[in-house]
Amino acid sequence: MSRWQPNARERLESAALELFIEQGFAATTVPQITAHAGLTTRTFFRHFVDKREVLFAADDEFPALVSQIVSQAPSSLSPVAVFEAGIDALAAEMFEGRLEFLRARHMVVRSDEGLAERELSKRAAMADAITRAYLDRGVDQVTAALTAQFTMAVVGVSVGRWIGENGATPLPHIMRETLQLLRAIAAD
Amino acid sequence: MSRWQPNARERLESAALELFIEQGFAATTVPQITAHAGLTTRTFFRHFVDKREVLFAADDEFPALVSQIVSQAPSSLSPVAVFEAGIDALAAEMFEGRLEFLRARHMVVRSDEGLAERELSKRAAMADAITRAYLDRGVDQVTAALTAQFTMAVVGVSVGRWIGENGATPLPHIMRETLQLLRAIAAD
DNA sequence: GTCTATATCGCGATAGAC
DNA sequence: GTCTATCGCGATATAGAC
Repeated sequence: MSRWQPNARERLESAALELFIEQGFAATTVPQITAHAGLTTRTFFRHFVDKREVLFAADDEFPALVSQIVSQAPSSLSPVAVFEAGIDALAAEMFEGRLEFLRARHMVVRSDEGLAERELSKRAAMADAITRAYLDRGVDQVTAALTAQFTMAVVGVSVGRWIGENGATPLPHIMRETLQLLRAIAAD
Repeated sequence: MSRWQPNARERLESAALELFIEQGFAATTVPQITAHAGLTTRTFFRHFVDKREVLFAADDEFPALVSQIVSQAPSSLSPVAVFEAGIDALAAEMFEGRLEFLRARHMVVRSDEGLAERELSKRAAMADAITRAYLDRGVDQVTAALTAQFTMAVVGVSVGRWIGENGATPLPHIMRETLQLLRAIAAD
């Protein structure tokens, strides 16, 4: 028998989400979360930098993932074509199968400014990872940054639509449609 | 003689910036800031929601400003043409004449994750304002959101370049150049 | 794991402007 | 008088130090 229950991190994550939904983010204290998970306050802060982070820790591998998707694309592809080619992988590895969780989290995040900030920060981290991946492909700094912003605009708006319509349309389809729309807007 | 020195808010803002530069953001306490401004801790929090906000309060009118610029454009213009037409006004009203301050703030913001988050949040607020302004023009929700993201990508990258090269090239020129580059990327 | 600093906010009082 | 800006005290939770 081990001294501690396993999956401390996961138990903290789900206890936190439950309490945030029930009571709101601000009204939920870290001691409350740890009590539900049978752990101490100190343990919480060993796993998560701060109270907000418990909602986003699940996405920690994503920057590395997108950067891998970009670097695996044939070097003949233009920057946006790289994104287009990666749409299915992106949707599969980051979003599909997580709709319930993403919906629940989205509701909580919308209710608290601090959480909204943290979500933006996570998106910015993804944009940075994408920028670096394009730099590694030999793309210049400005193009890399713009392509990353362009990509995140399409992804962000698409995922928002996907969650909003509760997964009715396959995410890759929404992404391709959104990409075409943004291309048309840019050309106009 | 009045009981209070005037410009409490401004004094707090400059005291804060000075101390953040000297000692770093995290190492500077609110009581230190208020001591330099001859005020109390409680007064600081009546002017600013939190310690980070003191660096960004100067930008509070910008969302209303961009939304006004968008709504004043001839209704015949396409979404991106609206932005193009507003470039000079945008640069003049939001950035020109503030290079020193923006450089100083940028250095402080880069040194602290929490401040970086807040800056992202301010940009998102501008994107929201732009989105609403396009909705008011009768543009559909998705196009409005995408155009706002597109615009903020151009503005963000442009201002970064402008600050990086210390204002060597006029900001409107950088913005037009960046806009053309993003258009080319989108079309490729 | 314990201890503690400090950010943050609620409340009541006060001083001067209009 | 009423309104607004400020003060001072106190309480709590996050977050970091030891």
